[in-house]
Amino acid sequence: MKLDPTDLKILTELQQDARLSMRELGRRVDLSAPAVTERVRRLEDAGVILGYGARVAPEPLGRPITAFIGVQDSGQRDPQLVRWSEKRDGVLEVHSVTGGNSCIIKVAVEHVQALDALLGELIQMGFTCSTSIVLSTPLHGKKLLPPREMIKG
Amino acid sequence: MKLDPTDLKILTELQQDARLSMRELGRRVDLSAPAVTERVRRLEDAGVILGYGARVAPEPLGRPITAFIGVQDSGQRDPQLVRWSEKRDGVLEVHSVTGGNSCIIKVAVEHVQALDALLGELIQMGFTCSTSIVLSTPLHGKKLLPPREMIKG
DNA sequence: GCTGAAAGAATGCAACT
DNA sequence: AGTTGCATTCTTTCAGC
Repeated sequence: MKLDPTDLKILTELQQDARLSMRELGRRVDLSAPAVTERVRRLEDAGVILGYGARVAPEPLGRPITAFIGVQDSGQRDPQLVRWSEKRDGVLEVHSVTGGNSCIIKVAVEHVQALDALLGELIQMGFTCSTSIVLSTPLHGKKLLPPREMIKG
Repeated sequence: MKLDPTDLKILTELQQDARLSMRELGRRVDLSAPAVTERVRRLEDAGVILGYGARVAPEPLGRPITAFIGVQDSGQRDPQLVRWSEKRDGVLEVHSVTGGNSCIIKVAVEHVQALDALLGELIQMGFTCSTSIVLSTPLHGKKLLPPREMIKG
């Protein structure tokens, strides 16, 4: 997949506001509605655009505490961890990683007791956990764009 | 803000597909288009829905490597780190956290050299870094919903 | 919360640059 | 790879209930 500067504008605009009409999007990137519609369709088909989602704030939903949990797994218990994560309310992401941890888990919970409960379950499953509570997020959701060498060719 | 089961359905559907028409969304949650439009507007005004964004895959964009960098800051260099993160291509998120690290940074880069370059700059700024390269993400983008005790009252 | 009509937008398809 | 113009259908919006 080769991306030209117009594609980048499209990606930037749609990451900022996924509900733009094709007409308005075309206006912003200097293309007619049919042309921009076709480009968006191609970006979707190429797997560059995976979908569109509402950005939801955890705090007003009653989940004021966000944390990253570093999980160490001495055995091969990843599958168990994943099944647990899918079911457990408040677990948002699981990343299998290199380094000191096997996995990094992101959670959003209603209070520290809920976090404690999750950690308790992890420990009981035999995982070693290190918890990092998020105090603030000075940078979030920066637009994802290709490195320069990917553009236009 | 009090949320009833219909609001939860709306949040679930819009997190899944932010480009649903209000008509189709209304169909899915058993409400007329004007009614669902009004509810969505209230969720936006209440800050529950922050916006709508395209989900973009980093790999086809030429950024196949995702990593979390744990940053330790002996001094009070957070502002410097944030300014750096805003400018540096590939840095997606910065979270200030409790625990062993001052910050957790999420990056998506084109190759290990680019990751190495970012780490080099961080170290040169006086930060101590631990890097976790993401091998896979077995769980991502689980829908964010309120804990049970937040519903309906 | 609903309906219903008017205005606007999306889609598909021409013919053309 | 793009444009305009047009027809059809869907969506939004606003009134009135």
